[in-house]
Amino acid sequence: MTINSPTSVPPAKPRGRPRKTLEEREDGNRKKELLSVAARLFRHQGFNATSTRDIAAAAGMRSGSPFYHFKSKGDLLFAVMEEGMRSALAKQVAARQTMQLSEPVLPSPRQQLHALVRQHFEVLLGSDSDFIPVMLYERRAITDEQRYTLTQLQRDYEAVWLPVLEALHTSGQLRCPVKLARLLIFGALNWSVQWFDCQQTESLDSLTDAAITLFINH
Amino acid sequence: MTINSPTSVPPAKPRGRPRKTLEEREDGNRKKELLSVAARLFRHQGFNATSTRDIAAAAGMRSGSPFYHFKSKGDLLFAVMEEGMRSALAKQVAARQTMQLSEPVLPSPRQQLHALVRQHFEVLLGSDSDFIPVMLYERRAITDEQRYTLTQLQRDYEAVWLPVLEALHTSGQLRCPVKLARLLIFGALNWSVQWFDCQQTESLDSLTDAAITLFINH
DNA sequence: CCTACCGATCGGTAGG
DNA sequence: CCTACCGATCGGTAGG
Repeated sequence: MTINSPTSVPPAKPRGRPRKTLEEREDGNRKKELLSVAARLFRHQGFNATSTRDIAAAAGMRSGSPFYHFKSKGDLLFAVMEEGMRSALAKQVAARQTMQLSEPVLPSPRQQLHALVRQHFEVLLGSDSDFIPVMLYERRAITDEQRYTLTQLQRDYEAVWLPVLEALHTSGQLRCPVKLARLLIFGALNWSVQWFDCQQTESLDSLTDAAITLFINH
Repeated sequence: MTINSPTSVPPAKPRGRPRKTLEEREDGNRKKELLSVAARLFRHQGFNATSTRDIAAAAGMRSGSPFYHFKSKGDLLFAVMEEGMRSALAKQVAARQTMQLSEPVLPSPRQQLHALVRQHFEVLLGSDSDFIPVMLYERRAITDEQRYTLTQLQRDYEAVWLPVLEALHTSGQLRCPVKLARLLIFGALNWSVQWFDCQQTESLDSLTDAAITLFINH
C-alpha cells in the first residue's frame, strides 16, 4: 500500500475474522472467498497497490495463507480475471436463451443489441461486479500467456455481438463500420465503471436505453 | 517492478546517460525530461509498477536525484497529469481558433464536434501522448486534493463540448440525453488508448469519421 | 545533482 | 491453514 490516498473500499461482505464453522472449513469455499475479496481490493486499490497481506487480512487469514491456495499473487489476479470472464460468458448465454424463449416473435437486431448492452452493464456495474473491471483495467499485470487465454475468452464474448452489429449495419441503423463500432461501443460501456454511481438514481435500464439511442438510428 | 510481464516500453527519446552539455545542465530542461520520461513509464508499466529508480535511470540520473526536482513520487505523478491537462487545454483552444478563422462561414455543430473528437484523439494517441492516458488511468494513485484540481481542469475541457452536444440534440442529430452522451462518447474515445495501434494503417482522421457516424444521425 | 544509507514493506517459503 | 522468517526492493533523506 504505497498509494497516496486509497479510494475507500466498500465494506466487505464477510468482515473481520469469521469464526470457522466446520461446514465452511472443509470445502473450497475459502478459495472462492479469497477470489472475491481479492477482486474487490484489486478493483478499488489496483493490483500493485494491494498486498497479499491486505487480501489475507480481509479474508480473515494470516499473511502466508493465500499462498496455500494460489501459487503467487499474479496467479490470484489471473484467477480473478478468468472467473470474471467465465461468469460473464455464462450470463450472456443465459440472457440469450431467455430472450429467444420468451418472445412470441424473433427479437429484432435492435432488441438483441439492447439485451446485450443491458447484460454487459450488469456485468460491469451490477452486484458482484468487481471481477470484470479488474480484468479490464489490470491486464498489464499478467503474463503474455495468461493474457492470451483471456483474449480467447473475450473473443468468444464479443463473437455474439458481431452478427447483431452486422445486421444493424446492413439495415442502415448502424452507420459506423462494424469493426470500429464494436471497439467504440465497448469503450463507451466499459468506461462507465469510471463514473457510474450505483447510489445515484440512474438505473441500468435507463442507461441502456440512452446508450442505444446514441449508437442506433431511428 | 513486481509486474509479471511488463509490456515492452517503446525506446526513450534520449536513451542511456546523455552527456551533459553545459547548455542542458543550467535550465529546467532536466525537470521537463524527468516529466516526459515518467509519463512514458507510468503509462506503459503503471504508477505502482514503476520505481523512482526506473525513472532516474531512464533520465540518466542516480536513484536519489528525482527527489531534487519533485518532493515525492506522488508529486511527480501529479505533475505529469497536470502538465497533460494544461497541454490538452491549450491544444483545444488553438484548434477552436484555427477553425473559426479559416472557415468562410461558421462551422456547423457537426463540424465542431468533428474537430473536438479529432483533437481529442490527437491528445490520446498522437505524438507526445503519454500524459493524458496516465491521467485517465492512474487517478486512484493521487490524493483527493490533487484529484480535485484535475477535476476542475477536466471540467474546463469538457465545458467546450456541452454547447455543441446541446445544439446537436436540439436539431435531432443526437438523440441521447446530452449529459449521458458526453460520458458515453468520452468513454468510447478514451478507451481507444487500450486498442489503438499507431503502427496500423488506421489514421486518426478515418477514426474520427467513424466515431462521428456512430454518434450522429444523418 | 551524487553518494551512501535507512526503515519499511513486500512476495514468498519451510516446516509443521 | 499458521508461525516465523528471509532476501529483495522500495521511497525517501542527510550531507555534500
